[in-house]
Amino acid sequence: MTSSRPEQPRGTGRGKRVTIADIARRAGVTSAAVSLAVNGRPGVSDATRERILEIARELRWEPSHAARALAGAPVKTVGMVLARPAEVLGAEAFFGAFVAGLQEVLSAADYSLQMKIVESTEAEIDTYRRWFGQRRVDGVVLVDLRLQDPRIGALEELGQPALVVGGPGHHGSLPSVYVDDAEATRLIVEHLAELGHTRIARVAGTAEFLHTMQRNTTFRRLGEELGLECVQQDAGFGAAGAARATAEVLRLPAPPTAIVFDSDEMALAGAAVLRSCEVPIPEGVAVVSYEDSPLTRGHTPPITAIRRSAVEYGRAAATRMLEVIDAAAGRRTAATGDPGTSAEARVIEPQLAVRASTDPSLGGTTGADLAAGLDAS
Amino acid sequence: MTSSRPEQPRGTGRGKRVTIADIARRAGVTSAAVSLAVNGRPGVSDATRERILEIARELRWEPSHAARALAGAPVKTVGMVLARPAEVLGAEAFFGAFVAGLQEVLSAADYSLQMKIVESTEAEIDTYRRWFGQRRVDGVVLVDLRLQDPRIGALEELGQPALVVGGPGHHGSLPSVYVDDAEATRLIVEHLAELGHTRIARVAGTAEFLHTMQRNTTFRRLGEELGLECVQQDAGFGAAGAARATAEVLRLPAPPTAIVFDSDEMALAGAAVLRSCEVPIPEGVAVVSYEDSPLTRGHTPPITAIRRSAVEYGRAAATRMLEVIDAAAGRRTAATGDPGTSAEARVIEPQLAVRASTDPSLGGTTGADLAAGLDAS
DNA sequence: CTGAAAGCGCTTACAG
DNA sequence: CTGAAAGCGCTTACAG
Repeated sequence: MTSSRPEQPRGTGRGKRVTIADIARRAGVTSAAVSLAVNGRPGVSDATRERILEIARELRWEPSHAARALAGAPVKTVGMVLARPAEVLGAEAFFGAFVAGLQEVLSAADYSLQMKIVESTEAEIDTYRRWFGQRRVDGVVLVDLRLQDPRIGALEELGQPALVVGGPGHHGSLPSVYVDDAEATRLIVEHLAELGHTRIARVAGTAEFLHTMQRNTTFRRLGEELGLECVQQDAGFGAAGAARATAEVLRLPAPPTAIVFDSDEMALAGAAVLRSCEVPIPEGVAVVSYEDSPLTRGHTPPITAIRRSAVEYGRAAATRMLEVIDAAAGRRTAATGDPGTSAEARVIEPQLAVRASTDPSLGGTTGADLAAGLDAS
Repeated sequence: MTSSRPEQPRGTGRGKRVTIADIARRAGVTSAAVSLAVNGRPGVSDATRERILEIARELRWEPSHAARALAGAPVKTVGMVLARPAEVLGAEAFFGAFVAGLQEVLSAADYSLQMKIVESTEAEIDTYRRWFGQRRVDGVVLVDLRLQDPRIGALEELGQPALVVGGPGHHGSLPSVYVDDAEATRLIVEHLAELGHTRIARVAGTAEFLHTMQRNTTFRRLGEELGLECVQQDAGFGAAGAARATAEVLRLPAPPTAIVFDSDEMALAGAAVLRSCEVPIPEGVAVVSYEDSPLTRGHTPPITAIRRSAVEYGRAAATRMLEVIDAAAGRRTAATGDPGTSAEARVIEPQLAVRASTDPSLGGTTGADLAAGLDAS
């Protein structure tokens, strides 16, 4: 072996990376042919395509993500910005489950999820701008939809493919997926009415979120329709507000016989207040939560809750997001119509899990029941 | 205005992107000078640097991530592969909180987290290989450490900067952060011993995880040291096994007066069994969980638990991961020692949150207490 | 169907 | 301190 120093092309020195050039050399073709072959595009004969793929496999070639992106290919990444403190996110069962569902579908399609935690809505919009400028994501998932949400306009202006989680309405020209909160409210109120309740209170979360508004409206309307006494008590965010609001409605001249809470966390805080006031659940006051979780299932008694499986919600969002991205990509190449990017909203139908906190006949739980409930989550 | 068609350099057509070439033209310098200026590197005078930065700002230039990566710069991304089903991840309070903590620190450093859910350990290792080949991540965070973990060797061989979450030991030459489970076990057992318990059972989770082993060993050792009757019951994964195991220890000739569970989910299932057997907590049997969460805090009675704040754990892991990445980058450029990548392990000290499930004097909780507890999570 | 080339936007030696 | 050039690894028209 002669030391062929001057002949040897010197790379950066690490020299391990296999590139399409290596494959091309071995196959006796040009790197363009390799590109066509590995991307399943026409332009090479089946025989050479086979040979090229074989060599690529042999050499354990991996496409350079950066190079592909630089050449204009999709970056296979979905972005999600969260404008909430880590502690708040961490305390929410919803977040982890939603992310897990997103991840599952995105991972299977070889997409990755890029998340970022920011301090404010301005910082969130700024992140969208930068991501767009850097071409860092193919699409973004927008969560925590509000009324008059400034993020919608910003994304529209940018022309960034995006999916809104929330609705209906208020998502501008962007597509959306959302849980039908009107239907959820109907399920709850009708369930309570069937059990004979006529005075129902709703302890409501932050009014700035769209779904809260939705619930407020439907709750009021259904009360009128069914001839029930429906009162609403605003509690703002979190457990402390819910505890206060619960105490408040208990002091009403004619206290409710059922209370509906906007989240599992709130329902638990409310239930604790009932316990401390020695009001039995459900005999004294029935309790319902808009959010199901291990918290509601594990409570004593287990709490009747809207089941919308956050994991499933995440899967639905990811699936729709990928459609939107595909449609946007298709529109760029083929100049066809764009069915996927339209402002179509997709609805997820909620269900009501009836438990002992409203139905006395479902009395005692055994450990086995509980275990089964948790496993089935 | 004359239509200068032939003069106009035709790009891909979208033509919106601002590049360093645009800045260079405006500043009357070469693009190399712009690169040096925006990266704060020597090679340009302060005056021209200022001018360049000014123009970059004016033009709202954003560096192309792909181009930087292709040219060898860090991709500013940390990867994490999860070999568990989405449903399982979603049901765990730990996951969401840990991710939120990771995100917070990574986001602040302008890093992003890339996650992927896979089916098996082999698929996980394969993902590491591909990410490494694609140069898609600067480092990876390895979770769910096992004994004889094949992932450790794979990452070492790859030379991929990585951080192991778990320990002590069994992380090969890779750095690690972990919660001191021996200390946690000591806290629990001593707390119970002080309350006068002499027969303590431990309902243990999956034995393949390292931390389970760690707890097993320490539990046994402490029992001997303190002269306690310590029995261990293996329950495998999840709530169903824990319920079975709890029933099992209750049938012992001399049943324990305290049971320690490996997770919040397991503790809840165990508590439900106790309830169904009409064993009061803590008077009949005291209950402790190795994992704190809204589940343990919200239980009736609230459950004494090891507090290790999953959010904080995530933050610690992210901080260490960034150190490791910096050290690896430094080692490549400056040929100094590499203090950051060493197999150093960093310990997180656990605390015990004592609640009514062990201490009868902490009896009734009010809604306000609960609210405060949840907020402080 | 195949080859040679330009281009994506940056970084990094290497001369002046 | 500055300029001109090569290179990162791929994709995409555009000729043959």
